[in-house]
Amino acid sequence: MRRTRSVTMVDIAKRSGVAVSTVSYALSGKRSVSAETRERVKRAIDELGFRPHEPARALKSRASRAISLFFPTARDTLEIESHIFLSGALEATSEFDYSLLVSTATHDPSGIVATLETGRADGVILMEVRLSDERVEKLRADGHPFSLIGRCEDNDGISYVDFDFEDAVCTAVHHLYELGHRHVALLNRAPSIAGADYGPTVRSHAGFQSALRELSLEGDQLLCGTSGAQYIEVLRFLERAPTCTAAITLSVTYAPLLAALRDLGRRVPEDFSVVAIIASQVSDLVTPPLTTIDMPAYEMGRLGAEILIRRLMDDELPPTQLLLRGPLQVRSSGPPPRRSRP
Amino acid sequence: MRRTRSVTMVDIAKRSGVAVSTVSYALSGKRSVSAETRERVKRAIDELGFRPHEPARALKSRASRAISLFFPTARDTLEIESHIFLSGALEATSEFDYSLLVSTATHDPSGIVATLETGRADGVILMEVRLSDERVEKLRADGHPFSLIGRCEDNDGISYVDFDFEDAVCTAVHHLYELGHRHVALLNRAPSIAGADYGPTVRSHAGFQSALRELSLEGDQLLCGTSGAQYIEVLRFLERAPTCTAAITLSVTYAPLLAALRDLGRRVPEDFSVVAIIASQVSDLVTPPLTTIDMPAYEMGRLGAEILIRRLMDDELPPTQLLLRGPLQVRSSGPPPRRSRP
DNA sequence: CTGTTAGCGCGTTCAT
DNA sequence: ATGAACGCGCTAACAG
Repeated sequence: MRRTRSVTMVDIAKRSGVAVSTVSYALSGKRSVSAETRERVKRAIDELGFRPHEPARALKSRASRAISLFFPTARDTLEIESHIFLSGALEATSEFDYSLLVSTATHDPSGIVATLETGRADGVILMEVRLSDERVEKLRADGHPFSLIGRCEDNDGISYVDFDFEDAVCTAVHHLYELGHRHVALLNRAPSIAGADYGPTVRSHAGFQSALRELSLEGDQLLCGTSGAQYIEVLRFLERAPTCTAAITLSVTYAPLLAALRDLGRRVPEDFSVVAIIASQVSDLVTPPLTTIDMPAYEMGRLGAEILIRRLMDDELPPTQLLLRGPLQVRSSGPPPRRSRP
Repeated sequence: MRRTRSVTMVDIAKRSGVAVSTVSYALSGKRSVSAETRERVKRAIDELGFRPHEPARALKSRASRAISLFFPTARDTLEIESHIFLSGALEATSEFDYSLLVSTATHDPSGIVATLETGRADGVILMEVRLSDERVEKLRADGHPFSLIGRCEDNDGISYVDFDFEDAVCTAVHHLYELGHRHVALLNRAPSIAGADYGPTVRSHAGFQSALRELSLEGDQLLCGTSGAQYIEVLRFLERAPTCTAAITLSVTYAPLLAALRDLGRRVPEDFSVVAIIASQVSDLVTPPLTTIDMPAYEMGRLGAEILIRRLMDDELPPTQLLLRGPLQVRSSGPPPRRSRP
C-alpha cells in the first residue's frame, strides 16, 4: 500500500531550480533568502505537496519534537482524572506544534527511559506520582527532561503541576463544620490503586487530620478500592457510625458513597452532606448535584505539558512548580439532620 | 540538557569487533549470524546499553511503527467513550510494539493526512465517524491505511469496529415493552455534538422507530446537547408527557434525565424505568444502578488498533469489519407505576 | 544571498 | 558467515 515515494526537498530544489539547502533555509528562516527565490520555493512546495519528513528531521536535529505521557492502564476501572489530564496535555502539545505520544505506565522506569533513549520523545510526563518514586529518581539521575502531574516528597529541580489536596480537604472539613456537622468521613483511595505513598492520598489524609484536630471534630477515613462491591464497606461504616452526617470524597469514591446512602434511604443533602473533590467534567454527570471542590484536571494536564515543552525549547529555563487550588462550589450540602443531633 | 551522544551501532560494532551490518543482522535475524558472534554482540549491547534509534530506523525503513488516534478535544465536556477507546487502543498498540500518537481531531482531513505524510505515523484511527465523512473519503482516495471506530454509510474496503446501536435501542425498547411500558423516550445526542449525520445518532433513531412501529408504542426522541442546563428540556418533556414512564439513554444523556427525574420526585426504578446504553466503566459510577446495554468501549478501541496494525504489518490482509453488540444487564428497570396506567 | 557537501543512525545490497 | 559501502531526507558547516 502506498508505494509512491513521497516528495522530498530534492524534488522541490529541482522544481524551483535552487539547492536543497536553500529550500531548507527558506522553510526554517535560519538564513536570509531573497524574496523571489522564497516565492519560487513556496510555489514548488504547494504544487508538489511537499511535507518535511519528521523522522529525517529528528535524526538530523536529535529532537523528535514529541513528548510522551505515561498513562495508567484502565481496562475495567475508569481513571477519569487521567483521561482529562490527557486531553489538557493534548491541547498544549498541539499548540506548541509538538506531538503527543501515549505510553502505558509501568511501575519500573525502564519503559520510560526507553522511549527517551530511542528518540521517540524528547521528554515525558508522569502521573500517579508517589512521594518516593523510582521513575522520578531514575529520570533525574539520567538527566532526562520530564514533568510531573503530581509531586514527590523532594522536588528539587523538578517541574510539576499538582493539586493542593491537603488544602482542599481542609477547606471541605471547615465547610462541613460550619454547616454544623461534628462527625465527618474521608473517603480516600485505597493503596491498591496507586500505592501506599501516593501523594494525593497521603496529603489528603494529612489535611483531614489537621483540620479535625483544629476543630475538635470526630473523623474517620475509609479507604476505597475500585471493586464494585466496595460500597458494602461504606454501607457498613454508615450503619456503625450514625453520628457521621457528612463525608468528603476524592475522585470517584463518591460513587460507593451515594450507592450506600441510597440503600440506607438517606437523602443527599437532606440527611447527609457530601463534598466531592473532583473535576467539574465528572461532577456534571452526578445526581444529585454535589458540593464540590473543583480539581482543574484539564488545566493541570495543559500545564504539565507546557512546562515540559518550554524547558525542551529552552535549556536555560529553570523548573516550574505549580500548586493549584480549586474553588468550593456549594450545591448540595446542608446542615446535619436534627435527629442526629444530641 | 543531555549532551551525551547516545550509543549507536558503531559503538557496538567496535566493542564486539564486528561490522555494523553484523550488529544489525544479529538484532533483526534477517541473516544468519554465528552463535558466537551473536553472543559477543548481545553482550556489548547490554554493557553499553544500546537502543536502536527510532527516527533513524523510520527514515531507513519508511515506517514509523506508530499509529495515530484522532481525538475530540474535550475541555469542558467529557467524551467518556472516546477516552475508553483510547485506553483500549493503547493496550493493543503496546502489545504489537507500536507507538500510539494522539492528535486533536479536526473536521477537515488536512491534519490527518499531514501526520501520515510527515512519516510520524503509518496509519490512523478515526472516531466520531459520520455516515458521510470527508476524512474517510480523503484517506481512501489517497490510499492511506486507517481504521474506524464507528462506520460510514458506504464501507467498501474499510476496516472498522462499530457498536450496533440500532440493535441495542431495539433491544431496549423490547425490554421496556415487556415490562409494560407503553410510552418510551429516546435521549439521543444533539447534532451539536458530532454533526447531524453522526452514525450512532442516526442508527439509534432508526432502531427506535422500527421497534416502536413493530410494537405499536408511543415514543419521543429528545436531542440532548452537552450544556449543563439542558436537563430543563428533559424536565419539561417529562411534565408534558405524563404517560411516558421509561427512557433509553445514549452515552451520558442519562445525567440530565436522572437530574430531571429527581427534581420531579420520580424515583428510578419505582416510578420510571431507564435503559442506559453505555460503557460499563461509566455505569459503575452511576447511582441508582441502571439497567444497561453494555457498550464494550475498551474492546472496541483495542480492536480498532489491532485491525489497523495487522494491515500495516501485512499488505495483503483484507479489511476487517466488526459490528459488536452488548448484553442487556437488568439492574433497575421495573414495571410502569400503576397511577400512570389508564 | 546561494551552492556543495558531509553526516545523523540504521538497514540492506554487493562483494567476499 | 561476515565486511564495506551506499542512501533514506534533512540540517548545518563550509565555501563562494
